[in-house]
Amino acid sequence: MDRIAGKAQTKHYQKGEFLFRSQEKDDALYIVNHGKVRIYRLSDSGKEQLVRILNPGNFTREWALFNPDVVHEEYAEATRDTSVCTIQQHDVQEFLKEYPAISLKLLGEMSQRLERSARQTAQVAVESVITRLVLFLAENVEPGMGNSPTITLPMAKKDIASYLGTTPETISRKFGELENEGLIQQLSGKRIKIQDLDDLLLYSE
Amino acid sequence: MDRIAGKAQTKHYQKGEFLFRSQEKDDALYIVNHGKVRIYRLSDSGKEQLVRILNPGNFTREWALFNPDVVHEEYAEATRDTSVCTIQQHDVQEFLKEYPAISLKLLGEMSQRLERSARQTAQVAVESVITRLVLFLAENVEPGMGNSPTITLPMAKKDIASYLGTTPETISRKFGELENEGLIQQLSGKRIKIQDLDDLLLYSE
DNA sequence: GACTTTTCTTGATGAGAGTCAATTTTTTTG
DNA sequence: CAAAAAAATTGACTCTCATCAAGAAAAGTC
Repeated sequence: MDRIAGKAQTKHYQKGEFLFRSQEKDDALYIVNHGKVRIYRLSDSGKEQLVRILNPGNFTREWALFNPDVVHEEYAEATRDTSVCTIQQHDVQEFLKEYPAISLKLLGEMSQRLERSARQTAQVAVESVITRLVLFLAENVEPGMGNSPTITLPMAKKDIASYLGTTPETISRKFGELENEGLIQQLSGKRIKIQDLDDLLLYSE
Repeated sequence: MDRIAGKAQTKHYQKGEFLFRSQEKDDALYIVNHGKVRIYRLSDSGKEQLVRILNPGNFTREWALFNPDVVHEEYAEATRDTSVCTIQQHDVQEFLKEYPAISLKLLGEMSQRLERSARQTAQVAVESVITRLVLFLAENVEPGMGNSPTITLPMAKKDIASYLGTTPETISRKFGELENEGLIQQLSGKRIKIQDLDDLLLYSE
């Protein structure tokens, strides 16, 4: 750990700054220390799709580690003041060779991410927006909260829209629809009360 | 290699048989020897989304290696007579610990897959069907074939539809549209002639 | 080669969701 | 706390694409 820390470099970003942009070649691994980072992609037509949100402890750019020469199409933007550690590709490789256990951990993390990503693709591809939204809400219920939990949205609604592959207007309408149906209540400040989780999950026309 | 082969077990499947289905718990890694396997997911509403197609040399179920207790939601169906090697989770772990280089290879492969999957999600989320189809065709051009290549579709059109998150009817129409625009020609037996790759890529309204 | 089965195509119709525009509400900032 | 900026909501309209149905073509089988 100490040795890794020795190679790591800490960087700070203010809200709105980019850790990196598509095209930029830079083969370091980024690990978030404090703050919050949005990872998104831009389509040809300029629309963005949120890939994920990095919280403290999360990392990204593992792609750069193993395929350093291919340019990568993601943008990483700090959504508040953020500090990250970066470790150069070369150094990471060294550590992985030296401590194989790290590779196993990393493989586990990556296989989880792959699973999530595949599920996300399948949902966007075949489910309606209301279904995706319901599933999104259900995923964000902290386990063990009973059947009528209150959750806090992990991101702004416009980001939920982007994550789910739709628009803020549509998300707004779908939240309204769920509320009209008596399935949820929108409390103040990103808090949502779910009346009955089972009912909610059943509501997918 | 010999030692790995010693632990591996070969299985044969006929066309239409399943290597595994969602829910089934079985923590082996599958490597395709001969044949072709469709990996897909099923939505609640019963629609399927093609995740990928396995050709000889490809593997799947790496998820099972690192998260053996979580059930996985994919179906794997042999689309022709197929033989695969399976290696038990436990054995793979052993090899990885013993030969760290394998982990690095595996990480490289997984990071590529993750990249593809993220791109796939972004496309399905924000691009129109015609754009997705164009990108799909462009991806299937073998490199170094000039600007007016002929390609062979790697799967049936209905599978392309499923892969791109749309329906066979729509795919059929979009192929028709591209042909009317003079951008491609549909030859017999899954062969497509692209008139001008650059023009094709520009055609995304 | 004839028959069966699957895949592909084409048409008509409708619904879900995107777009544009105007307000309102919430959050941020000095 | 007031002003500014960003996010969320609502309405009207449009359009892409899914659905259902039916027939044509291609692939697989005996």
